[in-house]
Amino acid sequence: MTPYAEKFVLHIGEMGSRWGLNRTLGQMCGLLFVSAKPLNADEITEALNISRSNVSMGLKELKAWRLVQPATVAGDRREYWTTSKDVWQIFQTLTEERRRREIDPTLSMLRETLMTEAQSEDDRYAQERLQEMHDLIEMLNNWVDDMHRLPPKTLMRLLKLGRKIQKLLEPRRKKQTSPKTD
Amino acid sequence: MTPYAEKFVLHIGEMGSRWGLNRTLGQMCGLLFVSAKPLNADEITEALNISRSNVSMGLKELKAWRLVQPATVAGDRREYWTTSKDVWQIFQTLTEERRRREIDPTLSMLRETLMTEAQSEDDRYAQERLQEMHDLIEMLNNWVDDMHRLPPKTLMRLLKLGRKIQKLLEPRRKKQTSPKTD
DNA sequence: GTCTAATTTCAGCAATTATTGAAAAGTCTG
DNA sequence: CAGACTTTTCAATAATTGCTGAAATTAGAC
Repeated sequence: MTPYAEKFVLHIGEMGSRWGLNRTLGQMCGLLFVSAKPLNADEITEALNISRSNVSMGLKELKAWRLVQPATVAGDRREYWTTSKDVWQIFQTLTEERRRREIDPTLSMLRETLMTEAQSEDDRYAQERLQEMHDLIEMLNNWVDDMHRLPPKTLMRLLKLGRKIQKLLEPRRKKQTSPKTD
Repeated sequence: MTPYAEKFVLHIGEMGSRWGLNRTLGQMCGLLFVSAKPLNADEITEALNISRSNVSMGLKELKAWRLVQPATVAGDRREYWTTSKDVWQIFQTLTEERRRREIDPTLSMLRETLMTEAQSEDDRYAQERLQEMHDLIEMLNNWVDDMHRLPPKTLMRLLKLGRKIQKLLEPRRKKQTSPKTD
Protein backbone atom coordinates (compact mmCIF):
# COMPACT_ATOMS: atom_id res chain seq x y z
CA MET A 1 0.00 0.00 0.00
CA THR A 2 1.37 3.41 -0.90
CA PRO A 3 1.45 6.12 1.79
CA TYR A 4 -1.29 7.82 -0.18
CA ALA A 5 -3.75 4.96 0.20
CA GLU A 6 -2.52 4.11 3.67
CA LYS A 7 -3.57 7.38 5.22
CA PHE A 8 -7.05 7.00 3.81
CA VAL A 9 -7.40 3.35 4.75
CA LEU A 10 -6.32 3.89 8.35
CA HIS A 11 -8.76 6.73 8.76
CA ILE A 12 -11.64 4.82 7.25
CA GLY A 13 -10.80 2.02 9.64
CA GLU A 14 -11.37 4.35 12.58
CA MET A 15 -14.60 5.57 11.04
CA GLY A 16 -15.71 2.02 10.40
CA SER A 17 -15.90 1.43 14.11
CA ARG A 18 -18.45 4.25 14.34
CA TRP A 19 -20.51 3.02 11.44
CA GLY A 20 -21.52 -0.36 12.73
CA LEU A 21 -18.49 -2.12 11.28
CA ASN A 22 -15.21 -2.33 13.15
CA ARG A 23 -11.70 -1.15 12.46
CA THR A 24 -10.63 -4.11 10.36
CA LEU A 25 -13.86 -4.20 8.38
CA GLY A 26 -13.53 -0.51 7.69
CA GLN A 27 -9.95 -0.87 6.55
CA MET A 28 -10.85 -3.73 4.24
CA CYS A 29 -13.61 -1.69 2.65
CA GLY A 30 -11.38 1.33 2.31
CA LEU A 31 -8.62 -0.71 0.73
CA LEU A 32 -10.89 -2.35 -1.81
CA PHE A 33 -12.53 0.97 -2.55
CA VAL A 34 -9.31 2.69 -3.59
CA SER A 35 -7.87 -0.35 -5.37
CA ALA A 36 -8.22 -0.23 -9.14
CA LYS A 37 -8.39 -4.02 -9.33
CA PRO A 38 -10.04 -6.69 -7.20
CA LEU A 39 -7.79 -8.15 -4.49
CA ASN A 40 -7.54 -11.66 -3.12
CA ALA A 41 -7.45 -12.52 0.54
CA ASP A 42 -3.66 -12.82 0.64
CA GLU A 43 -3.21 -9.40 -0.86
CA ILE A 44 -5.54 -7.93 1.75
CA THR A 45 -3.69 -9.81 4.49
CA GLU A 46 -0.42 -8.30 3.39
CA ALA A 47 -1.69 -4.76 2.76
CA LEU A 48 -3.36 -4.46 6.17
CA ASN A 49 -0.90 -6.52 8.17
CA ILE A 50 -3.51 -8.73 9.73
CA SER A 51 -3.90 -12.48 9.87
CA ARG A 52 -5.29 -14.51 7.03
CA SER A 53 -8.11 -15.80 9.22
CA ASN A 54 -9.09 -12.27 10.18
CA VAL A 55 -9.43 -11.45 6.50
CA SER A 56 -11.56 -14.51 5.96
CA MET A 57 -13.90 -13.57 8.77
CA GLY A 58 -13.95 -9.96 7.67
CA LEU A 59 -14.95 -10.85 4.14
CA LYS A 60 -17.71 -13.03 5.48
CA GLU A 61 -19.11 -10.13 7.46
CA LEU A 62 -18.74 -7.68 4.61
CA LYS A 63 -20.65 -10.07 2.37
CA ALA A 64 -23.45 -9.99 4.92
CA TRP A 65 -23.32 -6.19 4.77
CA ARG A 66 -23.45 -6.41 0.96
CA LEU A 67 -20.39 -4.19 0.85
CA VAL A 68 -18.07 -6.51 -1.09
CA GLN A 69 -18.60 -8.61 -4.18
CA PRO A 70 -16.59 -11.59 -5.37
CA ALA A 71 -14.79 -11.35 -8.71
CA THR A 72 -12.88 -13.90 -10.72
CA VAL A 73 -9.52 -13.37 -12.35
CA ALA A 74 -8.79 -15.44 -15.43
CA GLY A 75 -6.29 -18.22 -14.80
CA ASP A 76 -6.32 -17.76 -11.04
CA ARG A 77 -8.22 -20.09 -8.85
CA ARG A 78 -8.25 -17.82 -5.84
CA GLU A 79 -11.22 -15.65 -5.09
CA TYR A 80 -10.92 -11.90 -5.63
CA TRP A 81 -12.95 -9.14 -4.03
CA THR A 82 -14.16 -5.64 -4.86
CA THR A 83 -16.45 -2.94 -3.60
CA SER A 84 -18.62 -0.73 -5.70
CA LYS A 85 -16.66 2.28 -6.92
CA ASP A 86 -19.72 4.46 -6.55
CA VAL A 87 -19.65 6.20 -3.16
CA TRP A 88 -23.31 6.96 -3.33
CA GLN A 89 -24.08 3.31 -3.89
CA ILE A 90 -21.94 2.33 -0.91
CA PHE A 91 -23.59 4.95 1.24
CA GLN A 92 -27.01 3.63 0.29
CA THR A 93 -26.11 0.04 1.05
CA LEU A 94 -24.67 1.02 4.40
CA THR A 95 -27.81 2.97 5.21
CA GLU A 96 -30.12 0.15 4.20
CA GLU A 97 -28.24 -2.40 6.25
CA ARG A 98 -28.11 -0.20 9.29
CA ARG A 99 -31.80 0.39 9.01
CA ARG A 100 -32.46 -3.32 8.88
CA ARG A 101 -30.21 -3.98 11.86
CA GLU A 102 -31.02 -0.99 14.03
CA ILE A 103 -34.10 0.96 13.06
CA ASP A 104 -36.41 -1.91 12.22
CA PRO A 105 -35.92 -3.71 15.56
CA THR A 106 -36.46 -0.40 17.34
CA LEU A 107 -39.72 0.16 15.51
CA SER A 108 -40.86 -3.34 16.48
CA MET A 109 -39.99 -2.70 20.08
CA LEU A 110 -41.90 0.59 20.07
CA ARG A 111 -44.97 -0.99 18.50
CA GLU A 112 -44.87 -3.90 20.86
CA THR A 113 -44.52 -1.68 23.90
CA LEU A 114 -47.25 0.65 22.72
CA MET A 115 -49.60 -2.33 22.54
CA THR A 116 -49.27 -3.09 26.25
CA GLU A 117 -51.43 -1.06 28.52
CA ALA A 118 -50.04 1.76 30.61
CA GLN A 119 -50.40 0.96 34.31
CA SER A 120 -49.81 4.34 35.83
CA GLU A 121 -49.56 8.04 35.27
CA ASP A 122 -45.84 7.63 34.57
CA ASP A 123 -46.55 4.93 32.03
CA ARG A 124 -48.99 7.16 30.25
CA TYR A 125 -46.39 9.88 30.00
CA ALA A 126 -43.84 7.41 28.66
CA GLN A 127 -46.41 6.12 26.22
CA GLU A 128 -46.79 9.55 24.68
CA ARG A 129 -43.04 9.89 24.21
CA LEU A 130 -42.85 6.44 22.63
CA GLN A 131 -45.69 7.24 20.27
CA GLU A 132 -43.95 10.41 19.12
CA MET A 133 -40.71 8.57 18.61
CA HIS A 134 -42.49 5.87 16.66
CA ASP A 135 -44.20 8.39 14.42
CA LEU A 136 -41.01 10.28 13.69
CA ILE A 137 -39.08 7.15 12.78
CA GLU A 138 -41.89 5.97 10.59
CA MET A 139 -42.02 9.28 8.79
CA LEU A 140 -38.28 9.28 8.17
CA ASN A 141 -38.44 5.68 6.97
CA ASN A 142 -41.14 6.54 4.48
CA TRP A 143 -39.22 9.52 3.28
CA VAL A 144 -36.04 7.49 2.75
CA ASP A 145 -38.01 4.82 0.88
CA ASP A 146 -39.55 7.46 -1.30
CA MET A 147 -36.22 9.05 -2.11
CA HIS A 148 -34.76 5.67 -3.05
CA ARG A 149 -37.56 5.20 -5.53
CA LEU A 150 -36.68 8.39 -7.36
CA PRO A 151 -34.37 8.12 -10.36
CA PRO A 152 -30.85 8.83 -9.03
CA LYS A 153 -30.48 11.86 -11.28
CA THR A 154 -33.65 13.42 -9.89
CA LEU A 155 -32.53 12.68 -6.36
CA MET A 156 -29.19 14.37 -6.94
CA ARG A 157 -30.92 17.37 -8.41
CA LEU A 158 -33.14 17.55 -5.37
CA LEU A 159 -30.21 17.35 -2.99
CA LYS A 160 -28.29 20.03 -4.81
CA LEU A 161 -31.33 22.26 -4.75
CA GLY A 162 -31.18 22.35 -0.97
CA ARG A 163 -33.49 24.82 0.64
CA LYS A 164 -34.27 26.49 -2.65
CA ILE A 165 -36.88 23.78 -2.73
CA GLN A 166 -38.86 25.97 -0.37
CA LYS A 167 -39.62 28.31 -3.24
CA LEU A 168 -41.33 25.53 -5.13
CA LEU A 169 -43.34 24.76 -2.07
CA GLU A 170 -44.58 28.20 -1.21
CA PRO A 171 -46.99 28.94 -4.07
CA ARG A 172 -49.07 26.06 -2.79
CA ARG A 173 -49.75 27.76 0.51
CA LYS A 174 -53.14 29.30 0.86
CA LYS A 175 -52.09 32.02 3.25
CA GLN A 176 -48.81 33.73 3.74
CA THR A 177 -49.31 35.37 7.10
CA SER A 178 -45.93 35.01 8.72
CA PRO A 179 -43.27 37.46 7.61
CA LYS A 180 -40.49 35.60 9.42
CA THR A 181 -38.86 32.58 7.80
CA ASP A 182 -38.04 30.85 11.04
CA MET B 1 -38.83 2.01 36.80
CA THR B 2 -42.05 0.37 35.66
CA PRO B 3 -41.84 -2.62 33.29
CA TYR B 4 -43.26 -0.32 30.66
CA ALA B 5 -40.34 2.09 30.77
CA GLU B 6 -37.83 -0.65 31.43
CA LYS B 7 -38.37 -2.41 28.14
CA PHE B 8 -37.85 0.82 26.27
CA VAL B 9 -34.82 1.92 28.28
CA LEU B 10 -33.02 -1.40 27.87
CA HIS B 11 -33.59 -1.37 24.14
CA ILE B 12 -32.44 2.21 23.73
CA GLY B 13 -29.34 1.23 25.68
CA GLU B 14 -28.49 -1.37 23.05
CA MET B 15 -29.16 1.13 20.31
CA GLY B 16 -27.03 3.72 22.07
CA SER B 17 -23.99 1.57 21.49
CA ARG B 18 -24.61 1.79 17.76
CA TRP B 19 -25.15 5.52 17.80
CA GLY B 20 -21.81 6.66 19.06
CA LEU B 21 -22.84 6.53 22.70
CA ASN B 22 -22.62 3.35 24.72
CA ARG B 23 -25.09 1.17 26.53
CA THR B 24 -25.15 3.16 29.75
CA LEU B 25 -25.30 6.51 28.01
CA GLY B 26 -28.17 5.24 25.89
CA GLN B 27 -30.05 4.00 28.92
CA MET B 28 -29.60 7.28 30.72
CA CYS B 29 -30.96 9.21 27.75
CA GLY B 30 -33.85 6.82 27.37
CA LEU B 31 -34.73 7.05 31.04
CA LEU B 32 -34.68 10.83 31.10
CA PHE B 33 -36.65 10.97 27.88
CA VAL B 34 -39.59 8.99 29.24
CA SER B 35 -39.52 10.58 32.68
CA ALA B 36 -42.09 13.29 33.21
CA LYS B 37 -39.85 15.10 35.69
CA PRO B 38 -36.12 15.76 35.84
CA LEU B 39 -34.14 13.15 37.80
CA ASN B 40 -31.13 13.53 40.04
CA ALA B 41 -28.05 11.35 39.86
CA ASP B 42 -29.17 9.10 42.70
CA GLU B 43 -32.49 8.41 41.05
CA ILE B 44 -30.70 7.47 37.85
CA THR B 45 -28.31 5.26 39.79
CA GLU B 46 -31.19 3.40 41.32
CA ALA B 47 -33.33 3.13 38.20
CA LEU B 48 -30.53 1.72 36.06
CA ASN B 49 -28.76 -0.27 38.74
CA ILE B 50 -25.36 1.17 38.03
CA SER B 51 -22.82 2.87 40.26
CA ARG B 52 -23.07 6.46 41.29
CA SER B 53 -19.70 7.23 39.66
CA ASN B 54 -20.84 5.73 36.39
CA VAL B 55 -23.80 8.09 36.41
CA SER B 56 -21.55 11.02 37.13
CA MET B 57 -19.28 10.18 34.20
CA GLY B 58 -22.24 9.44 31.98
CA LEU B 59 -23.83 12.81 32.66
CA LYS B 60 -20.55 14.49 31.90
CA GLU B 61 -20.42 12.80 28.51
CA LEU B 62 -24.07 13.50 27.77
CA LYS B 63 -23.48 17.15 28.52
CA ALA B 64 -20.71 17.10 25.94
CA TRP B 65 -23.19 15.56 23.49
CA ARG B 66 -25.69 18.30 24.39
CA LEU B 67 -28.25 15.61 25.07
CA VAL B 68 -29.02 16.45 28.72
CA GLN B 69 -29.72 19.73 30.45
CA PRO B 70 -29.46 20.55 34.13
CA ALA B 71 -32.58 21.59 35.99
CA THR B 72 -33.14 22.85 39.51
CA VAL B 73 -35.83 21.67 41.86
CA ALA B 74 -36.96 24.14 44.49
CA GLY B 75 -35.74 23.35 47.96
CA ASP B 76 -33.36 20.63 46.79
CA ARG B 77 -29.72 21.26 46.54
CA ARG B 78 -28.96 18.32 44.29
CA GLU B 79 -28.70 18.75 40.57
CA TYR B 80 -31.50 17.39 38.39
CA TRP B 81 -31.35 16.42 34.74
CA THR B 82 -33.63 16.25 31.72
CA THR B 83 -33.57 15.69 27.99
CA SER B 84 -35.61 17.51 25.44
CA LYS B 85 -39.01 15.89 25.06
CA ASP B 86 -38.99 16.61 21.36
CA VAL B 87 -37.69 13.56 19.49
CA TRP B 88 -36.94 15.58 16.43
CA GLN B 89 -34.83 17.95 18.50
CA ILE B 90 -32.90 15.04 19.99
CA PHE B 91 -32.39 13.50 16.58
CA GLN B 92 -31.00 16.77 15.27
CA THR B 93 -28.60 17.20 18.16
CA LEU B 94 -27.36 13.64 17.77
CA THR B 95 -26.84 14.20 14.06
CA GLU B 96 -25.00 17.47 14.56
CA GLU B 97 -22.71 15.99 17.15
CA ARG B 98 -21.93 12.93 15.10
CA ARG B 99 -21.14 15.13 12.17
CA ARG B 100 -18.74 17.16 14.25
CA ARG B 101 -17.06 14.05 15.61
CA GLU B 102 -17.05 11.83 12.54
CA ILE B 103 -17.82 13.55 9.29
CA ASP B 104 -15.79 16.73 9.77
CA PRO B 105 -12.54 14.92 10.59
CA THR B 106 -13.09 12.67 7.59
CA LEU B 107 -13.54 15.66 5.32
CA SER B 108 -10.32 17.17 6.68
CA MET B 109 -8.47 13.93 6.05
CA LEU B 110 -9.80 13.75 2.51
CA ARG B 111 -8.83 17.34 1.75
CA GLU B 112 -5.42 16.90 3.26
CA THR B 113 -4.78 13.71 1.35
CA LEU B 114 -6.03 15.20 -1.89
CA MET B 115 -3.48 18.01 -1.48
CA THR B 116 -0.53 15.61 -1.56
CA GLU B 117 0.64 14.58 -4.96
CA ALA B 118 -0.12 11.15 -6.35
CA GLN B 119 3.10 9.21 -6.89
CA SER B 120 1.89 6.41 -9.10
CA GLU B 121 -0.87 5.11 -11.30
CA ASP B 122 -2.45 3.48 -8.26
CA ASP B 123 -2.33 6.74 -6.36
CA ARG B 124 -4.06 8.51 -9.18
CA TYR B 125 -6.84 5.95 -9.13
CA ALA B 126 -7.20 6.32 -5.36
CA GLN B 127 -7.21 10.07 -5.76
CA GLU B 128 -10.24 9.92 -8.01
CA ARG B 129 -12.15 7.80 -5.50
CA LEU B 130 -11.22 10.19 -2.70
CA GLN B 131 -12.34 13.17 -4.70
CA GLU B 132 -15.71 11.57 -5.37
CA MET B 133 -16.12 10.70 -1.73
CA HIS B 134 -15.22 14.23 -0.73
CA ASP B 135 -17.70 15.75 -3.14
CA LEU B 136 -20.53 13.51 -2.02
CA ILE B 137 -19.96 14.23 1.66
CA GLU B 138 -19.77 17.92 0.98
CA MET B 139 -23.00 17.86 -0.96
CA LEU B 140 -24.80 15.98 1.80
CA ASN B 141 -23.39 18.38 4.39
CA ASN B 142 -24.68 21.35 2.46
CA TRP B 143 -28.04 19.76 2.08
CA VAL B 144 -28.34 19.02 5.79
CA ASP B 145 -27.28 22.59 6.63
CA ASP B 146 -29.88 23.92 4.25
CA MET B 147 -32.62 21.77 5.71
CA HIS B 148 -31.77 22.92 9.22
CA ARG B 149 -32.20 26.50 8.11
CA LEU B 150 -35.77 25.89 7.01
CA PRO B 151 -38.54 26.59 9.50
CA PRO B 152 -39.33 23.26 11.19
CA LYS B 153 -42.88 23.28 9.90
CA THR B 154 -41.72 23.63 6.31
CA LEU B 155 -39.18 20.88 6.79
CA MET B 156 -41.84 18.55 8.13
CA ARG B 157 -44.09 19.34 5.23
CA LEU B 158 -41.25 18.58 2.87
CA LEU B 159 -40.49 15.26 4.53
CA LYS B 160 -44.13 14.22 4.48
CA LEU B 161 -44.34 15.12 0.84
CA GLY B 162 -41.79 12.42 0.02
CA ARG B 163 -41.32 11.75 -3.62
CA LYS B 164 -44.37 13.74 -4.55
CA ILE B 165 -41.83 16.53 -4.52
CA GLN B 166 -40.81 15.25 -7.93
CA LYS B 167 -43.97 16.67 -9.38
CA LEU B 168 -43.01 20.13 -8.26
CA LEU B 169 -39.65 19.64 -9.86
CA GLU B 170 -40.74 18.44 -13.25
CA PRO B 171 -42.36 21.53 -14.74
CA ARG B 172 -38.93 23.15 -14.56
CA ARG B 173 -37.44 20.65 -16.98
CA LYS B 174 -36.95 21.85 -20.48
CA LYS B 175 -37.37 18.48 -22.09
CA GLN B 176 -39.20 15.40 -20.98
CA THR B 177 -37.62 12.79 -23.16
CA SER B 178 -37.46 9.78 -20.87
CA PRO B 179 -40.72 7.88 -20.44
CA LYS B 180 -39.31 5.68 -17.67
CA THR B 181 -39.19 6.97 -14.10
CA ASP B 182 -36.13 4.97 -13.14
C1' DG C 1 -10.74 -41.05 -6.73
C1' DT C 2 -5.94 -38.47 -4.74
C1' DC C 3 -3.21 -34.58 -4.22
C1' DT C 4 -2.70 -29.74 -3.58
C1' DA C 5 -4.06 -25.13 -3.00
C1' DA C 6 -7.38 -22.11 -0.92
C1' DT C 7 -10.66 -21.00 2.53
C1' DT C 8 -13.14 -21.36 6.89
C1' DT C 9 -13.78 -22.35 11.68
C1' DC C 10 -13.04 -21.78 16.41
C1' DA C 11 -10.87 -22.07 21.07
C1' DG C 12 -7.65 -19.40 23.36
C1' DC C 13 -5.30 -15.06 23.87
C1' DA C 14 -4.83 -9.93 23.34
C1' DA C 15 -6.59 -5.44 23.21
C1' DT C 16 -10.03 -2.36 24.07
C1' DT C 17 -13.75 -0.41 26.53
C1' DA C 18 -16.79 0.02 30.50
C1' DT C 19 -17.63 -0.04 35.47
C1' DT C 20 -16.61 0.31 40.14
C1' DG C 21 -15.26 1.91 44.94
C1' DA C 22 -12.49 4.81 47.49
C1' DA C 23 -10.63 9.10 47.92
C1' DA C 24 -10.54 13.94 46.59
C1' DA C 25 -12.71 18.05 45.41
C1' DG C 26 -16.43 21.07 45.42
C1' DT C 27 -20.52 23.52 47.42
C1' DC C 28 -23.96 25.18 50.35
C1' DT C 29 -25.47 26.58 55.18
C1' DG C 30 -25.31 28.64 59.39
C1' DC D 1 -14.77 28.52 58.06
C1' DA D 2 -16.61 23.93 60.01
C1' DG D 3 -19.53 20.42 58.96
C1' DA D 4 -22.64 17.94 56.10
C1' DC D 5 -23.94 16.80 51.70
C1' DT D 6 -22.99 16.27 46.77
C1' DT D 7 -20.29 15.52 42.81
C1' DT D 8 -16.06 14.22 40.42
C1' DT D 9 -11.86 11.80 39.58
C1' DC D 10 -9.09 7.89 38.79
C1' DA D 11 -6.59 3.52 39.41
C1' DA D 12 -7.95 -1.13 39.57
C1' DT D 13 -10.77 -4.66 37.66
C1' DA D 14 -14.51 -6.56 35.01
C1' DA D 15 -16.71 -7.27 30.65
C1' DT D 16 -16.66 -7.10 25.94
C1' DT D 17 -14.83 -7.33 21.54
C1' DG D 18 -11.30 -8.42 18.20
C1' DC D 19 -7.41 -11.27 16.51
C1' DT D 20 -4.66 -15.30 15.86
C1' DG D 21 -2.74 -19.93 14.61
C1' DA D 22 -3.74 -24.64 14.21
C1' DA D 23 -6.86 -27.78 12.51
C1' DA D 24 -10.74 -28.84 9.63
C1' DT D 25 -13.17 -28.23 5.49
C1' DT D 26 -13.89 -27.22 0.77
C1' DA D 27 -12.78 -26.97 -4.16
C1' DG D 28 -10.10 -27.65 -8.27
C1' DA D 29 -6.61 -30.30 -11.19
C1' DC D 30 -5.15 -34.33 -12.85
